[in-house]
Amino acid sequence: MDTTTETPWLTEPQQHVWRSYLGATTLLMDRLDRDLRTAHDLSMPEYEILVRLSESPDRSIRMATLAAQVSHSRSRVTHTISRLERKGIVQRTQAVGDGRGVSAVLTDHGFSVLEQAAHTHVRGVHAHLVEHASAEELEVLGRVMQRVVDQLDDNNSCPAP
Amino acid sequence: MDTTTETPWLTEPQQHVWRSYLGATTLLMDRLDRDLRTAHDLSMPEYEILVRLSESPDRSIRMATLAAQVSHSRSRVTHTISRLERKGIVQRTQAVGDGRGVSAVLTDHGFSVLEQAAHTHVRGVHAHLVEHASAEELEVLGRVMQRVVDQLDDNNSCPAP
DNA sequence: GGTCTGTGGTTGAGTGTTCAACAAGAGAGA
DNA sequence: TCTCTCTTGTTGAACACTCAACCACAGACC
Repeated sequence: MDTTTETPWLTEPQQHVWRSYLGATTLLMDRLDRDLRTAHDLSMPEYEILVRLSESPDRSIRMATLAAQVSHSRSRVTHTISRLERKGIVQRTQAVGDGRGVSAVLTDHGFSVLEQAAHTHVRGVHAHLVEHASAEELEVLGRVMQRVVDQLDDNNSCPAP
Repeated sequence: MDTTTETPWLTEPQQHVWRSYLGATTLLMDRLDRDLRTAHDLSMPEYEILVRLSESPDRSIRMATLAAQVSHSRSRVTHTISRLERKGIVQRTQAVGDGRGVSAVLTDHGFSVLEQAAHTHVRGVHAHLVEHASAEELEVLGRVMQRVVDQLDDNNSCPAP
């Protein structure tokens, strides 16, 4: 990181925004995770993976693609999928046309677990976030967050020379 | 959770907002954490704790208060403070007037570590979030997030009977 | 064909977090 | 004072994540 340029200290209002964001995110993620765990024995990251799988053709995605979609390391996805496989929620299959490739597939049981869990999750998102913002406010939130994603994703795909 | 009422499924735009928020948060936290670690051997949660301590009278806060401020479990704070103590960044002291009480105090060394780390952290927040939102957008973000915090905090302090 | 480099996926050790159980003091009420 | 309950803080085991090392295959180049 460049240490010659001046550090752009946050103004008081900016600081306040940042703290609210941090606090809200901590509480919100913790709450959603806890609800999923107690009701369906599923963590948030696990749930996210199941959603991606369920939306994909054949309910199946290559490991690396899955990792990119949920912004986790390949290693982390390997561990998570192993856990889910032990529970009978996903299965591993050899990917066609690439000897290295492994795909995760959502099982029928996994799909029905997801169907149940979706209720819990969506209710949580609604009650703890959506409920508290107008349509316009949500639109702003989405716009800003999307910019953050874009710029951080680019950053990762184009490392320094 | 009530299973009799209908689940309020998210509209397509709401879903999009939620995914952006989730993705942005994952990438942003990961990035800030990584930068702090590599440059100062400090994690985000550790940094947050140091900030709170530095702002407090005597640079000292009771364990339980600290836990509430950063929305972590008491157990987690115990472990985190133990780690920071081993590095000479904080010290434990007996709280006055309460035999159970323990306070964490920021050492001089800890303060100077924090001073360094603050540059890294604030630059990150600026470059990856603040930079990408107008003043109005930030204001909206702060407002919404504050509502989320308030409602989830209340919830925690008033558990079901 | 043979080598070289990059990608895909896994592994195991080290680290951080959660969870349940616990000890000890505080505070209320008889 | 005695007891009952709540709060405070810690502990250790179980669990999740990170990181670096690794093998196997793909694709390009000769």
